[in-house]
Amino acid sequence: MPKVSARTYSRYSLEAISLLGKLIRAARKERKMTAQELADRAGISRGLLQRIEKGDPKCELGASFEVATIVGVKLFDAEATTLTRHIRQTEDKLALLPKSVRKRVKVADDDF
Amino acid sequence: MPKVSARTYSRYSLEAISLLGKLIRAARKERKMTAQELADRAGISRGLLQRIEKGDPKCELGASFEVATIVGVKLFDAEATTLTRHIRQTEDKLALLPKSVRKRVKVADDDF
DNA sequence: TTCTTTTGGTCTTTCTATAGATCATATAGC
DNA sequence: GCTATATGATCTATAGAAAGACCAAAAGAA
Repeated sequence: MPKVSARTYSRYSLEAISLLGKLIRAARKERKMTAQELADRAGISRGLLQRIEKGDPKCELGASFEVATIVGVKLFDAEATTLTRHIRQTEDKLALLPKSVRKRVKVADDDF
Repeated sequence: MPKVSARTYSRYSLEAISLLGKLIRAARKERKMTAQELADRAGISRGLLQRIEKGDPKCELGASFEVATIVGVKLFDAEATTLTRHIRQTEDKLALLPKSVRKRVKVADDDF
């Protein structure tokens, strides 16, 4: 028997993935690239590109982002420089947060 | 012999993925959630969450986005409503583009 | 119209990401 | 300090993603 894994996704996630796919498809056509061309440049199969453009959640994160990058779809609406700076800021922020999260705090005002 | 598959990723893609992971981690700690809690809520294993936060490109797109959504990391810096509207706009744009891209255009000013 | 090519499916095989368990270390709270 | 737990890491089995070939239909160009 196959097993009933079935992973679920929130509406927001699915829409974000769908949007990413549509943006990629639109960008690809604006640049007059065929699906095969884009797939080749990204180092993936045409079939996978189809799934990415269709908004299939079960794709490699790396493959999707790579394709997006090639056709110029900006993730986080950020340029490369902005991205690097953003990473720094997040790292600084992370350094200030506790290394591990403790839940067993008897506490008074945490979770009521 | 193992085969040399080795998929490659651009610097920008890897940084975007890395940033996504760091944002998730920061958001998770700000909300005082343990890795196990977040993994459970997302319906994934703790190990996968670790890879997502670490910025591993070989993760499911859906899993990453789902986790991001749960901790409140906005994809495309967009709210749900904005996202839906954005999808509409992209669909309209797509409708105007040719259904298939033709490369064999003898042409004069296309690719000089 | 006809011809060519892109695209959307399907199917099979190969490969790998994931779940789940385990263990060691680090860390927060006491 | 000590204790409990969160985290990081590794390993195995397996469900499933990806490649690649194939075919049929659609769409653009002549």
